[in-house]
Amino acid sequence: MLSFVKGAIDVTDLLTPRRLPRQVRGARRLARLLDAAEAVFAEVGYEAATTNAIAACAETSIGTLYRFFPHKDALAQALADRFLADLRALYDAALTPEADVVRLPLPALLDRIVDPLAAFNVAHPGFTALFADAPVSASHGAAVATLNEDVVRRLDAIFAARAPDEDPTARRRHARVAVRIVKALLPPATAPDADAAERVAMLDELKVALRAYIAASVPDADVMREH
Amino acid sequence: MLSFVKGAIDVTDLLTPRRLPRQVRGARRLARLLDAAEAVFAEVGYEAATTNAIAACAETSIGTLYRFFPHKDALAQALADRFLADLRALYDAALTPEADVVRLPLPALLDRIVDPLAAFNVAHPGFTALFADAPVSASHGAAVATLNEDVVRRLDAIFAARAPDEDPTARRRHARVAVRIVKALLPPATAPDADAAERVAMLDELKVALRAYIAASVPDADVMREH
Amino acid sequence: MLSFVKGAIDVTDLLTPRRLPRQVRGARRLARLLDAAEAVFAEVGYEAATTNAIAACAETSIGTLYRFFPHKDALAQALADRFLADLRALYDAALTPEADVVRLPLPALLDRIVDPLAAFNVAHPGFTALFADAPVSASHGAAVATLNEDVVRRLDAIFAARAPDEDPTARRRHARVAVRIVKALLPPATAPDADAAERVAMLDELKVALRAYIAASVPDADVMREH
Amino acid sequence: MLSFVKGAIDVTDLLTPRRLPRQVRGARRLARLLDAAEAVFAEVGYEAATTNAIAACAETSIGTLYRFFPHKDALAQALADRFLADLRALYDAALTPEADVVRLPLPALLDRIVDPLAAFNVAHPGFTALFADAPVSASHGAAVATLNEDVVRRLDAIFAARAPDEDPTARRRHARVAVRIVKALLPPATAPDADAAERVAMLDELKVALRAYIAASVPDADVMREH
DNA sequence: GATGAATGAGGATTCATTCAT
DNA sequence: AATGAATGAATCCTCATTCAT
Repeated sequence: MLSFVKGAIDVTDLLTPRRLPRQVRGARRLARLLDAAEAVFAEVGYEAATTNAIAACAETSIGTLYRFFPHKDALAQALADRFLADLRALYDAALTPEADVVRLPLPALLDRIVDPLAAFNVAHPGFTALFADAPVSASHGAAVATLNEDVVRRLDAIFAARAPDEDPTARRRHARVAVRIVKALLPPATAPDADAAERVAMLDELKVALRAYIAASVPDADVMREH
Repeated sequence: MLSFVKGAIDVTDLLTPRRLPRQVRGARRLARLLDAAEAVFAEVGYEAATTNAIAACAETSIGTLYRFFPHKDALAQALADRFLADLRALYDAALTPEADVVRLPLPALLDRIVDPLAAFNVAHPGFTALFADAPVSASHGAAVATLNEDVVRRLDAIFAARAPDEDPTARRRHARVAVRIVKALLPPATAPDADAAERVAMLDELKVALRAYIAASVPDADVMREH
Repeated sequence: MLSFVKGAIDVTDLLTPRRLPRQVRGARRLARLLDAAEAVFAEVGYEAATTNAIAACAETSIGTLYRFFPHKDALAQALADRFLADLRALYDAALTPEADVVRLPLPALLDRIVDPLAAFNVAHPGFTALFADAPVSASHGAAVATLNEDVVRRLDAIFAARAPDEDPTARRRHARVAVRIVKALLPPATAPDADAAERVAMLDELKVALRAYIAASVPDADVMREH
Repeated sequence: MLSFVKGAIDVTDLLTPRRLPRQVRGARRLARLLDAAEAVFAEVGYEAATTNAIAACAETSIGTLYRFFPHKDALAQALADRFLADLRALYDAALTPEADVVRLPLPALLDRIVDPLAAFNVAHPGFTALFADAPVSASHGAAVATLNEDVVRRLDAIFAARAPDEDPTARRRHARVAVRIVKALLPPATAPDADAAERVAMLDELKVALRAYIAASVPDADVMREH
């Protein structure tokens, strides 16, 4: 990027060749395909999305799509995996040890959980198709199930930290229910076609509902306390 | 079926005339088709259900199916309408004036709302496909939307009766959120393949979540009071 | 069906309705599809034959093809079955009890076996694709294997009748080898694009080879005798 | 491979220079590709073999494959040519002038013809795909035809030597028929998945059939005599 | 020369819908 | 009015072949 000598050969020319190295190009294509899948899933949902449409959206050929993914489900799976990784990174940043998930007042905790998720969903409208709208018994269920399970597990872990005496079965159920509530209320709180005010209001409702449910279902009021 | 006297008139002939009047026969067929659609939707979901499968399940021809419904979506619509009517009847019985929806303690009110719905869903597993699992942006969205809107409207009316001073917009939103929570938690509370204990537990969670949300979101604590 | 009064409706109108009854029409279509498959297989072989080409050749839609056959292999299977049935009928006529398969001189017996087969293959050029040219390990192997096995079984039975003392394993092998020889030499003896003289000559060679092999391999010269 | 003295020049470096001369490397690649084609054809047959699979099996790129062969058929052609050359060498060894093809008793002659072929086929399972199993009307027919024709020509020459008075047309036909018989019976006599005893038995049947046919078809009993 | 990513025509199969009977 | 055979557009996916690097 820098050339110290006037008239010298541009170093960047050497460092970033005209054509990106293969691996990079491959990764780009893969990313473009996933982006395209995201976009098409967001627009028409998983079932109605066609591999040809996704390839076209990625400005590639179906042949290329099928070099990266053996079939449509694998594409959903890969996308779900990417979502998962992105979310993980997001939460690793939001729920740092310093944030002290255990002692954080519940509203603050929920802000830290819900806000990144909502922001993510706004940035990735296709997330809804694989997370919130996904029929449980779909053919691409595996991809979806994994995504769902991971989110449940995370929440379960937080619950466990805050209310260590709760029965694990019940706690797991509470986590599942909480995630279902999130899944149910996230779409209207992030819908690309809704107006901003409504989205904000719905996000608030989501938090209210979540907080109310958690406060009501987890008996250990002290640990799950408001503050 | 039996005739004791030679040459006697077949009694069944009188009871079940060979040819039902047209309208009745038509209604029967229609009901059978809707039943079939229900069964098939329950088994594989709306998208994967084929009109041929539905016709076969109804022991009719696709031709007949298409005489009653111009296309698949119309079938979903009609089924949704039937669900709606059935639910209306159910709630007309559960929420009688005597029951006094306005003054009933919230938990009792929710029992009266949720229990019939859960029972209905257990009796009609296909209900889930059109109510809870229905992707918003599906091609049959109209059918689903209507069903959804009606349920929201009903709940909104109840809210209005109990908290007449609330802002209508907010109230409407609360109703929508409440319905979303129900949709999210009804499937696990009524899943045909889950064991009974889990279903009971989930139904309880549904009520807890709903009660908690309503209590938290509707400010007028006196009207939305517990008892 | 009959009208006893002059000037009555044309009887043939009643007997051969403008539109054939459904079953007949269905059978026709099926036959047309099989004919088409035969023609296309004859032209390009099983692998290269496309279901669309077959449907087009049958002057139907692929949809119709797939109503009759769940997949391409099933089409081959059905065609093989038809070949088998036709051959059976042919041989039931050629190898009557009066013909006395057991005591017939070998050349005469082979005439009775080979000639109908050759005539059949000339009439059905597609037969070659499923019988003689069929790779053993093909996906449609089942269809082919059945056809092949049946022919082997038949020949084995004849051998058994003529040489009852021969070791069954060896006899079976002889039958298999004989069938392989037939399969190898039938195509040039029936090739639609060869001239008649050459075909006659090849048919003769087929018989010579077959007779020579049988005479040489089956030890019981008296039973497998020339005359 | 071994260097006895520390710091000594690696001898292998001298024997197998880092970079083989171009031609040699090219020949290696070509041979590897043909080997791969052989292996893949043997496993799945010509039609089902994919060029990518062959390239992968050869541990090269398809690009390289297509540098050597303009299309799949050319690969088959080249492989057939190599088979031909190998067979030629084999027969040049088996049918030396000293062996006196003309005066050799027929059984011995056939041993000299069939045994090398069978051994070759055992060593090269892919040979079957291009020789015996090859449908006549395949797209790669040219390759196959050549291979076939050459074998016929050879046999024809032997026949000509032994029965010089026979009509050339008839003789040629006899050679063709004999080759067809071999093609028909070679696979079961060399099948990699059959047990050894059965293979031996089938090889014997092949010889029996061949001897019987030749003895029966060639009139000049004296020259085509058994011994 | 070698590589392998990219291409896209083409093939098997499904299913909503029509329409002759 | 009922039937169900027929239709064919649309879908997923494969694989021979090309070409930029």
